[in-house]
Amino acid sequence: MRSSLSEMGVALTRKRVKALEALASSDHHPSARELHAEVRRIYPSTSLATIYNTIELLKEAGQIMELEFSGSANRYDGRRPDSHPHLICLECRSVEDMDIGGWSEVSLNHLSEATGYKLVRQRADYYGLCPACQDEAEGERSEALPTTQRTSI
Amino acid sequence: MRSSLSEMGVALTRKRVKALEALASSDHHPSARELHAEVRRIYPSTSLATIYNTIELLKEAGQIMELEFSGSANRYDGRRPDSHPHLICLECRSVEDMDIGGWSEVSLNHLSEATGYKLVRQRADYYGLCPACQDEAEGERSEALPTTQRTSI
DNA sequence: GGCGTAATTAGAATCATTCTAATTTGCCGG
DNA sequence: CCGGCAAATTAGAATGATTCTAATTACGCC
Repeated sequence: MRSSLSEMGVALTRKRVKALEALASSDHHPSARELHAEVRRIYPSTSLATIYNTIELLKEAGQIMELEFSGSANRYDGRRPDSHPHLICLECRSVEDMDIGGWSEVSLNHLSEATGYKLVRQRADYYGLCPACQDEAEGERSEALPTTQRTSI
Repeated sequence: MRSSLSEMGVALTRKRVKALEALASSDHHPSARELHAEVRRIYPSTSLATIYNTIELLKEAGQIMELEFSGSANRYDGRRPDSHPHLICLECRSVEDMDIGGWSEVSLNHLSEATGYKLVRQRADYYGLCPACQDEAEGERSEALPTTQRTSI
């Protein structure tokens, strides 16, 4: 990440470096707000705008993958910037990498030919309940039968 | 769509019906704002809240697919509520269905087993330039060599 | 024809993200 | 060291989609 930012001619300031570290060290797919909180622990004067600015630079450099959500904050994957599928829990909003073969660039090239689009990125997400939230739902059900459906997001 | 809303016990008011028609008749994956404009052509007093309300009901009924975007409005597919991949142009924001085999429920079930999640929905999107926007880029390039990169969204 | 519930409305509230204009920082040549 | 310049950063305002709220309206049923 650092080298690609350097190559773009942007300065590697302390706050930016800290943001990169936060991105690279989390397997949790943090949001901008979470990154902000993390950087603030060391540099309390950091503004959210700096976080978004850094994210923007990293996106341009192709160093992070942005997972867009309309109802909640976007999440960022700084460990594997390539297109790969994610598991998203509808209950607790956790985001996990899904490791599975065959998600290669081959299909992008193949599909570009087949569709006439010049494809550059793909997104594949699977939505459901993570194991922990399934357990919780189980527990609740035996405690007291709920009469209303839980709203899904 | 109508029958599933009826079965939910909600009234099929004229405005709702018009919204359903707009959804079902467009292959363009309209946004809430576009649906609003469409319904307003017939019932000018319609409020945006009614559109969102109808969309919410249809989502609950599993009759439409919502395509979330964080930077711009969500788009809705009322013709094929099942999970299927889309082609999304980064330039003109067009959204097209991609018809390709093998996007069955089989993989959802299979992946549920493999991951421990209880998967209910999948999303697969391919981002790039649609043929029309490629042509435009081509034209611009020959008119005057651009020195700046086009910003991608 | 009147009642009660559901639908609708306009506008306010929310929240993530982007923009703006002003300030600060870091650096480089003198 | 010192100015000066460009880039980085800041706080807060602006934006825009979506959701909420409280009040009004319409509908179906007796």
